[in-house]
Amino acid sequence: MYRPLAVRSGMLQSDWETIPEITCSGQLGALIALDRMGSRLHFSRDEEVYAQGDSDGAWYKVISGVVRISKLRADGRRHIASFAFGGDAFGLESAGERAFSAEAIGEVTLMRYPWAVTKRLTEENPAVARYLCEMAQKSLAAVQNRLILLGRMTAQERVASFLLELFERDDADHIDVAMSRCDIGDYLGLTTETVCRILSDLKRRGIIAVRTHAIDLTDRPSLEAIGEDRENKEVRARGFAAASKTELARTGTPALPQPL
Amino acid sequence: MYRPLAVRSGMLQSDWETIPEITCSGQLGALIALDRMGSRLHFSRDEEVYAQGDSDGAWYKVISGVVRISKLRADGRRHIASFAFGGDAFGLESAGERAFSAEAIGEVTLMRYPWAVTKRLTEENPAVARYLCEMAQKSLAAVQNRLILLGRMTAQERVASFLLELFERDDADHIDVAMSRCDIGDYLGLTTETVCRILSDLKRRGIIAVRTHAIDLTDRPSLEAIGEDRENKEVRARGFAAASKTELARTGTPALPQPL
DNA sequence: CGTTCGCTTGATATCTATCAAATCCTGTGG
DNA sequence: CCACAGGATTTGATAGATATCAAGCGAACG
Repeated sequence: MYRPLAVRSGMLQSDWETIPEITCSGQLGALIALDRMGSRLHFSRDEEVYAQGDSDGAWYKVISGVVRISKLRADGRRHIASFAFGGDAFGLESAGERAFSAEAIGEVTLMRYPWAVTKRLTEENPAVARYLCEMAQKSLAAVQNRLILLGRMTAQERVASFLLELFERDDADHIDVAMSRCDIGDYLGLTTETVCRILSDLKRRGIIAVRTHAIDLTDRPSLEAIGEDRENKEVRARGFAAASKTELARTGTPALPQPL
Repeated sequence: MYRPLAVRSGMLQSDWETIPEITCSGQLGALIALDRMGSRLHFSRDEEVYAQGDSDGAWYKVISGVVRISKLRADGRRHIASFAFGGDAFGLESAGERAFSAEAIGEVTLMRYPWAVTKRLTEENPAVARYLCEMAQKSLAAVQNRLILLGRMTAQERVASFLLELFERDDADHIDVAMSRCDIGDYLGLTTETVCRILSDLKRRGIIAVRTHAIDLTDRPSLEAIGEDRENKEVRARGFAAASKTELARTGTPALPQPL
C-alpha cells in the first residue's frame, strides 16, 4: 500500500475573464456559459490538482488524461475513491474542505470551474443547475455501484469488473493502463500483490494478454463470466417477491465463486 | 447473508394537488414549494418503498423511521448501500430504472416527490435546484466515505465506525438499533456472525453494553480509538509533501490494528 | 550502463467466512 | 397471562481468501 508522493505544483491558472451577463436558457447555452467561466489547466505525472484539507472553491472536468481521487490516512492506508477519465467531472462533493486529494496520473489537461461563478450561473440559468445536478447524480450512481464491489465481491471479481469497465470505456479489446498496480489495488481494496496474482492468473488462463501498461482482451465471455455480476446479475426483486419467505431462507447463502 | 423478504405493499399515495405557479426565490420558499408537491406515505416493517428494476419517477425524504437502500444479486449476495434516517433524502441517484430497492425497517413515514414536478419547480425556482444539488452532493460525500470503510477497514473498525455514527446521530450514549445484525452485516460488508462476534468482544471489553435492539456506550474513548480513523485521522497531504519520496517509501505499510 | 522503482512470484500468517449448533427473543395463539 | 414456535442472535470449530513478509526480475530513466 505504499504510494509515490504527489508533487505539489504551482497551478498555472489563467485569470478569469470578466463574467458576461448570460441568460440563454438552453442546455447547450448552459455548457457554453460554463466553459466561459472555466480555466484550462495542465498537470504532469503525480502533480496535485488539490490536496485533502485544501479549500479551493472549484470543481473540475477532465479534458484528457486520468486523475486519481484519493484519500490518505494517518496509518498510511490509502484509498482511491475514483479515477476520473476524459469527460468526467470531479471535486463535486466538496462543500468546504477537500476530503480527498486529486492527482494527475501521467499528463492531464482539465477545466477548472470556481463554485462562486458556477453558483451565480446556476441562479441565472436553470439549465446549468440541472446539468450540475445530473453530474452529481451520475457520480452518486457510480460510487454506489462501487460499494457492492468493495463490500461483496472477491478479489477476482473486482479485478475482472475493473478491466471490463476499462474495456467498455474505450469500446475496444485493448486498453492502456495508465495507473500503477498499486493504484489499482488501492482502488479495488486489494494489495498490489493480489492484483498482480489475479492478472497473472487471468493471463495463464488465456483470458487477457498482459504487458505492464497495456492489456488486451482475448476472451471476453470468460472475463464477463467472472466480473459481470457487477451490473447485470441483479435480481428482479419483483421476481423474488413471489417466493415464500421460508423458501428463500432455506436456500441460505450460496457458495462463493472459485478461488484464485 | 440471508435476509427476510420485503413485502410489496400497495402504496397509499394521496393524489397530487394541482400544481400552483410558484416563483418565490428564497430557500425557504423552495422547501415550501417542494413540500406542496410531495405526498406523505406510511410503510410498515419490511414493506418496499420501491424495488430494484422499478421506474417510479420520484425521490423521497424520511420523516421518521429508517429505510434500507439495498441491492440483491442473482447469487443471493445482498448489499445495503445506505440507511436513510429521519431527515435523509434517498432515491436521488436514479435517472431511470431503480438500481436499488428501498424497504422500511420498522414503521416509517416519508415524503415522496415526483421528478416531473420537481424538475418543473427546478426551472421556475433556482433555489430548488440548488437544494437538490446540495442533497446529492451530501449523499455523494457520505457514500465516498463508506468506500474507505469497505475497502480498507478491518471488521472491528467497521463496526466501531458504524456505532459511532449512530451515537453521533442521536448525540447520545444510547441508541436503538432498528436494523437486524444481518442488515448491519450487509451494510458493512461482513457476515452476521462476524458482527455478533465483534459486538460481543466490545461488550466483553466493557466498551459497550449490548441488548438485542439497543446499545449503550460506556467507554467512548476506546470506541473512538478503534473506529475514529473513519474521519479524523486523515493525513494532511501538505504536511507529508515535505517528506522525501524515498523516506516515505521505506516506511512501508504499517501493521494493521489488533485482531478480534 | 547502472540505479531505482515497480512488478512479479513464493511462503506463511491471519482475518473473516463458512458450517454447525445452542440459546434467546418476539410475536402468536390458547 | 402464559406457553409455544420460528426466526434471530450468539458462540464454537474449521476452512479459505487475501494480506503480509521476502526475494528476484524487469523496465524506465538519469
